[in-house]
Amino acid sequence: MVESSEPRSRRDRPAKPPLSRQWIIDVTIDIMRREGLKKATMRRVAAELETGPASLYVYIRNTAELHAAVLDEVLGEIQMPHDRPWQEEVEQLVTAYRDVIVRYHGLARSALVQRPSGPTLFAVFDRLIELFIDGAGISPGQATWGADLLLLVATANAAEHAPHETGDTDTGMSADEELDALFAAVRASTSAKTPYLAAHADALLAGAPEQRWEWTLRAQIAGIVATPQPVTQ
Amino acid sequence: MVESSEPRSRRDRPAKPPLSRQWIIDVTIDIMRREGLKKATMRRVAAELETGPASLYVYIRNTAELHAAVLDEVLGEIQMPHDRPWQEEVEQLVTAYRDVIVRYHGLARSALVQRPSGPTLFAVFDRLIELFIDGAGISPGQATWGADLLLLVATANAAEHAPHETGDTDTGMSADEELDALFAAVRASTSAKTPYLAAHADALLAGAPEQRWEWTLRAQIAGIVATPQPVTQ
DNA sequence: ACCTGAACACCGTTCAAGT
DNA sequence: ACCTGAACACCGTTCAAGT
Repeated sequence: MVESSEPRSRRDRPAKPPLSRQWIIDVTIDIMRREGLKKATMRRVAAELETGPASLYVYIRNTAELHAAVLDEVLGEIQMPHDRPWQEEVEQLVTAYRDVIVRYHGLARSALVQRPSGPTLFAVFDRLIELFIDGAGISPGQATWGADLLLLVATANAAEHAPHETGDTDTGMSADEELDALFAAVRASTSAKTPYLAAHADALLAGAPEQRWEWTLRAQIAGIVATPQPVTQ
Repeated sequence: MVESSEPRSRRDRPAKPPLSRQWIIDVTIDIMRREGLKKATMRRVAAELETGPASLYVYIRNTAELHAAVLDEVLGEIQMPHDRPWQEEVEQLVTAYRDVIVRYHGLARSALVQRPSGPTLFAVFDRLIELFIDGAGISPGQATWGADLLLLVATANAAEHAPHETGDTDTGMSADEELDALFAAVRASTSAKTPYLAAHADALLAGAPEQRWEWTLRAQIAGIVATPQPVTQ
């Protein structure tokens, strides 16, 4: 653990920074937190470190690797739950995972493309498998595939809910406005061509986001526990 | 002077192309098919249309909208299954959806960020709701949320399986090589810190991709059917 | 009214050259 | 040996100006 002497104004550092892998990651997270993933570019990070972009390539292979490193670092914020019934622990752990990714807008995109594989992710993964095997009493096959599926769903959900930064700030369309747009599109869809969608648009758009996430999690767990793996030949 | 017969491949169009929204979309799909989503940029599309990039903005608001339009266009390839038991139809439809997105590498990323909402997607959505309500006999709430969840999982799965084009061609790391890397990472993870993962690495990595997808689909359907919605207050 | 050349403000990555 | 200035090859988007 590093003794965190917070640089409170970030300008009170006259000497040039160490320029290590960790320092690069920290600066990247800082930019992301303040201005979004979109601004956390190689060039921007290099500028913040008062050097040229080429220097970063001594420590980081490319942008994808930088984002992956940032993701695992940030996953460290997850609080592991304890002493709860196994279902509750699974739900809390996966929700915590999702929330971290949502918090760092846009990181979800990286997570879906370049699978996170750092130590923190592995710890969460391990705990989920444990809960499934010892708590739910399902087979290692179901438990491991289930844990994987749960993290995939959490990441995808986070990607949907993250504000999409297209321009300097928003798309000019907030997540809420976009929901309204979807609402309108669903309603406008000709009843003749999509009768079920038209008839049940209310049902589709009902419920608070938390209720919906709760249901999603429960459906995942129920499905994972109830579905045996195909027989391998 | 010899009358130079133009190379017939795509140069046999002496008049300038119409330059409509549809034409832009078609050219974009063509580039994507040949060189990947990464190459299907505004500038590149404009160049292919022998005009400046500014001209595209008369018909398309921005890059995100272009990709969304392309996605819905491409979704037209989906074959709707018929006259099968409802579970089978759900599985085939969702698999077809996923396969289309996988086929256009990288499109999955757009799909997760900017929710596809074209007529084709709505048609698939409608059919899924129908199958759930009339086939499975579940509530409209479960049916609509379930259909939404299924498409989310399919999109996320496609995003994972799509080759990530980081450079001109590959990342220098194919999907297979990456799986090997993950395998190695899982194995290398200290048994002391992640004992369950270490003990069940084989189970995690077992099974052919199709078997795994099959299991994922069945787990989704089982969970959706078995999980009632929370009571709305 | 419709279209677009040219400019603005950026990117990632490489490599020859410096210390 | 380690680092980086400068270059290469691109981006998305805007807007004043042309037809």
